[in-house]
Amino acid sequence: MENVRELIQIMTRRFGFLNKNCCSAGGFDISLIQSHILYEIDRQHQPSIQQVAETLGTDITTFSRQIQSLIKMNLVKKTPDVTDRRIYILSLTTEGKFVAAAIDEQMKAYLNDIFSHMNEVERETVIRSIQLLNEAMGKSRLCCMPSQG
Amino acid sequence: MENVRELIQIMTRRFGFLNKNCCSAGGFDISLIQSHILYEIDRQHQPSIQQVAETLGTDITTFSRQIQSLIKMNLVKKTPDVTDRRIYILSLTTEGKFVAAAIDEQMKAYLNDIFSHMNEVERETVIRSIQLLNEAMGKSRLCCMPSQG
DNA sequence: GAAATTACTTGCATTTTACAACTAAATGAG
DNA sequence: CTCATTTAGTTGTAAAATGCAAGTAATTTC
Repeated sequence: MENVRELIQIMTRRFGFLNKNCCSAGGFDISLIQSHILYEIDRQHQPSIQQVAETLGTDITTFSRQIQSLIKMNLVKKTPDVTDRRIYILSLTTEGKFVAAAIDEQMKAYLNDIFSHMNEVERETVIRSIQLLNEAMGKSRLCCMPSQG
Repeated sequence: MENVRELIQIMTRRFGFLNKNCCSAGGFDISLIQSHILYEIDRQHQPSIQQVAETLGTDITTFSRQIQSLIKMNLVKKTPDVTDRRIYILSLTTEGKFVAAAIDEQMKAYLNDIFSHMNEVERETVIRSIQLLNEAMGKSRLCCMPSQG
């Protein structure tokens, strides 16, 4: 419990590098933030602009412009919500799905490579531990939320 | 092994938020990157500008300017190396040490809060797992290095 | 049906970023 | 020794990212 911060700092930094490397996957030149946006649009069910911005902890005005450039790149689509016309539903275009899939594949290859340096028991322990950590962070009132906790 | 990417994505994002919240600690208005720089200068033994830049995966020209602003804020000191006068050794000023300590305290409080939602066995398992993960990432040739792998 | 709220967009002005080109010091080859 | 090369670090842009303030338009509330 002494050097936990150091362990976590190093781990998150390395995963950061991992994400960074992934981004030019699929022949597209995608920034780190853009890959996160594609990932979240894909993961969430028909999210609004607001929802994704909050998930990523990005200021809504910044995020609005980020979406604009992804639309220009023809990776993301904005559809007005039927029941509330203030809201825009985000989705991936065919091209966007392709890029997201390419990044996902690349990430999975990296993760497989990392986990190949462990035995089966370790692997399961590590994955279970990450789940535990996520649950614990979810329970914490002090931290781990976008902007203040 | 199915949703590992998702687990890790969520975990790192949350730790990202955690770091972000920490930064205004000590009455100073410190950016996320600046707090990482302070942390690394503190952790490494008399690092050069080059060394810290590489650790953080930041372009050297960008990093040079980041150091300049930290020096202006009187948090960091630049000392010419005695044996090689091209090199500048970085260190924290008294104020810088104070800020770094304040952030560290805050981070530890957050981490304690997170781990308070686990029992002793889980806690040890999780910490051991992060160590395993770090070792595995260190061994991987494919990923987790600054700029390309 | 007017006031307040919500979702999103634009206008700046600031900050961040990185490539190219620079200085200065150290190393290395002949 | 000396001239070419490499290394550490700094600027000059110029482009991109950021966020506050202020705006529009749709919805909710009272």
